[in-house]
Amino acid sequence: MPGHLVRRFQQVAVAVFQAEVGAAGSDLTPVQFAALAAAQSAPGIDQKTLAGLIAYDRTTITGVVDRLVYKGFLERRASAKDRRAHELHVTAEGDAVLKQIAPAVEAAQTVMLRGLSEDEAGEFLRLLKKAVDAVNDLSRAPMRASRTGEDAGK
Amino acid sequence: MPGHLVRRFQQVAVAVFQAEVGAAGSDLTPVQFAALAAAQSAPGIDQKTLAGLIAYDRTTITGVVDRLVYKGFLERRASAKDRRAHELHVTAEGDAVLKQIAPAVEAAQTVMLRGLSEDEAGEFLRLLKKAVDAVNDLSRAPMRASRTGEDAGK
DNA sequence: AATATTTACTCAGTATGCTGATTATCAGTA
DNA sequence: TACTGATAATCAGCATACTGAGTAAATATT
Repeated sequence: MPGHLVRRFQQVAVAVFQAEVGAAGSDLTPVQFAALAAAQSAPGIDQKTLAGLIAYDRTTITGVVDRLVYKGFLERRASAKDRRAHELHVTAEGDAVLKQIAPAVEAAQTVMLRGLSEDEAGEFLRLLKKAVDAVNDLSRAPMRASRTGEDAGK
Repeated sequence: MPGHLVRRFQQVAVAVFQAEVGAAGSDLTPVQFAALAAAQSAPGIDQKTLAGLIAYDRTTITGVVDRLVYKGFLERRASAKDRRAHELHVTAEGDAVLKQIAPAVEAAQTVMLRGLSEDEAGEFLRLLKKAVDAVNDLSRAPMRASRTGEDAGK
């Protein structure tokens, strides 16, 4: 029942994240946090590349970005190079909220692994990463280091 | 980033399940499969207890049962003992589909762990179970062995 | 240059998951 | 018996995730 256990752990991980971040005064979801943090580390990134960085489906990211824009944490600008694409830029408010909740995000990761010793947690994360790497291409939204497409498999 | 990795693994696990089960001729989702299998092992179970067995939220299960009933795999009957509750019974079609996709469900679990050796997979599942057990009560839908409520913590 | 293909994004529809409110029923008590 | 609180299920609303289709713009081909 690995599938069931993983689903269960993911369920708890989301709840813990919301609790910790909520206590820090924000209602950012785990997915919104991941998207905002990724956009911060790559200013001007387009949605497709952002999706690849954090393994979102392309259709999911539209809604996530919508909500981050609505909350005032992210800006969509038309790209000069490619008028199909949107450049994403984190606003000052976005920077502020990321800074504000950083300790809560750290705390959440500690809480969700509280059943494991430090050694066990390290081994668990190592195996989890190895397992994920081996099946990365089996979902519609694989992880892509930075660029998508032709150079991804080279 | 344990949260991110777990989310990613869960994402792949669902995709692999759908692919394997789809190839076996069914469109049952992982959640629907879990609910149907649990109902089969406990005929006449009510929705609340079923939710506890597989750690679903009580509001989620309403929709899942709706869809299983619509597909003809599950029956809702009014309980004689408690007219608020519904007894769930797997139909003959439900039994048949569970039997039909059993090999595919097994196969999915092998595929999603293909990056790990047998020893690593065992250790991974051991740590995953341990981690989940330690945080079971941190989500709105904790796992409950069988009955809910007063005797759960005794 | 005109056409065909690919690509970035959006939208419609469906299935989880959650929060919070409501309804009907049960159980305990005045 | 009437009332109070607890409980099983449902419903409304929101946020992921997916499938598949559509749109506009870029790129490749003829």
